Amino acid sequence: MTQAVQSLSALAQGSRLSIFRLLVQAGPAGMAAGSIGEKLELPPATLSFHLAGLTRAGLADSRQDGRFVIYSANFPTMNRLVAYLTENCCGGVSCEISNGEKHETPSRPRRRA
Amino acid sequence: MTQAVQSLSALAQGSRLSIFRLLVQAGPAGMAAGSIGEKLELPPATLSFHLAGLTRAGLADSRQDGRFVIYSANFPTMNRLVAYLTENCCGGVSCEISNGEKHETPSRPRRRA
DNA sequence: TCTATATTTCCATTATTCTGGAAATATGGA
DNA sequence: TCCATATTTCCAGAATAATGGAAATATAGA
Repeated sequence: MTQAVQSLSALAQGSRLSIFRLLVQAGPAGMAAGSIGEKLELPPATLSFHLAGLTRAGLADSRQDGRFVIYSANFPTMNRLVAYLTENCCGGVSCEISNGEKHETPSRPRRRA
Repeated sequence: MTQAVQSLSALAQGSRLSIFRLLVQAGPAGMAAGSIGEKLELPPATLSFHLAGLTRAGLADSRQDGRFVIYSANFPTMNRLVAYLTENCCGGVSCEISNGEKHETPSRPRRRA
């Protein structure tokens, strides 16, 4: 659950969610920090702060490429987050239980057809 | 995206995530505030604060039942969150991207195309 | 009515996060 | 070497969030 909270915290902020979406679009090839800052119009220090947050949470990876630092989305971590939410916060069935219906025990046999 | 950030923020905290998981387990029948506080050992004021947060984010609903206030998980909101994450943060195919492409570098004036 | 229980609101304190300018660090090329 | 570009770190102020005791509010039952 600690990992889930860390991932959720990392994504629970406008700039970071935007950054992460951009990294997802970029795929494994990733994106240089400068490109991200340019696209989202974030000042360098602010950008660096948020990139560090995503990295700390394990949602982004970085590698140096010459003068650039290339960031990329960590898909396994994101996958784990979605899996956790689906399993623990959706009743394991993609939240398909409607809010209004009375649904006590899913395994209870219903009236025969 | 604003809705996504609000949902993520609401779940990005240990106590609130625990509360929400409990509500998911409880299903549409929900759970009295006191039961939640008892199970998670949260002081009344703290519990109320976090329940208000979940409610504000649209992740929990409440109804009065005698002296009790019954809280329940709002599955449609959770469903929307998971759908948003899957679509925008996983490449739409459950985080399984593996094609290598050239990374982007910052755009700057080029002498030639 | 009074009393017990359930929950929220009020409030102050503490803790954390966000922001971005300025300086520092890193790298590549001339 | 020096210079330009890329990114991070340092720093401090501002904003937001978390905590929980105490008081207030709400409801039920005697």
